[in-house]
Amino acid sequence: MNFQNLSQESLSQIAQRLRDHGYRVTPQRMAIVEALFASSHPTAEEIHQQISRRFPMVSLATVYKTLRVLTELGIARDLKIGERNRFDGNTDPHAHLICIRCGQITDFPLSSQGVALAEEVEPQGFQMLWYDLEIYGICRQCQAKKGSSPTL
Amino acid sequence: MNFQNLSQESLSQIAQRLRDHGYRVTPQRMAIVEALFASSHPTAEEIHQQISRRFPMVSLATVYKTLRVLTELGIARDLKIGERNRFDGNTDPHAHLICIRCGQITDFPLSSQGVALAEEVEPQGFQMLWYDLEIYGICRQCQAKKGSSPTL
DNA sequence: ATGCGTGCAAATTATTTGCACGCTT
DNA sequence: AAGCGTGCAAATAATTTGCACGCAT
Repeated sequence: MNFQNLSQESLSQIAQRLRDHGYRVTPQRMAIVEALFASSHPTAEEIHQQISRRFPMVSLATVYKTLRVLTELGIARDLKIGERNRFDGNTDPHAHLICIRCGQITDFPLSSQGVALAEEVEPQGFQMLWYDLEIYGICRQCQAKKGSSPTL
Repeated sequence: MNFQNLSQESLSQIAQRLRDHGYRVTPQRMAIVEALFASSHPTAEEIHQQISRRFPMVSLATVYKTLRVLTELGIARDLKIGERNRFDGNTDPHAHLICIRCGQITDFPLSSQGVALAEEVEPQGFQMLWYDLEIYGICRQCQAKKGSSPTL
């Protein structure tokens, strides 16, 4: 939805964030950051393929290593959807609408509910830090089509 | 919380459910079902170990195959928490409180919110079928201890 | 100049699958 | 009797790791 929002500005902010934490800013890393924001919830493999066009030398291992760094810094989130891990450049609190027919994953904003959740869980003595909400179902497009079969 | 609730009755109900769907009821399968309900969100490996005491011959492959059958029949749910898959015998709508210090996973009931979620998502044209809600944070016990380090 | 980040290939690990035999139906 | 379910071992696949060299600092 808002992947194009990643301006030159935020790219350099991320570069600065890497430097601030003692990480070096390399062309590979920035290419991976760009690819992360350029597609919706990509797998490591998908990021690798997308980068390969312009940077054919980048290895899949580097993609994995960089995604781990980005996740540690809170720039990316690590999602467990379907069989393979996916990565999310959107760190605002939100849910994922996952279509079990076509596999499409859509962000769905949820800021106020996040507060509500924290309040409900507090009485248990549990201190909420973050949450993952995956909503499985059938998207509008797939409801229209008739004879499609599940992919997830 | 409510693992002991699994009475002889519900075990035979599950056996019947297997038969009704054309699956055979074998000692291995029932041992796996019992193990699933006897522990909280076990991995396939954990189920296998627990069973091995009484049924040393049961293989890990059989555990995986059976868990797949149970999941298909809606008797178990397949959770993606941490690095390995876990299985949940509680199919009522609920969230998981996951402590990032000690790794403990606790069920948290959420029936009314489930309806609320479905209603919020409908306007998008999305038909919700089910959801997974994982709440990460620090449990009461770990808040008390001071110098513990994250495991997740 | 220093040493972190990279590519490569090998290692690790969870899960799946093929096959022949025995047990549930 | 028929064929599904099982154990075993091999196959698959995602992710991680070790190592030597070059590049960002």
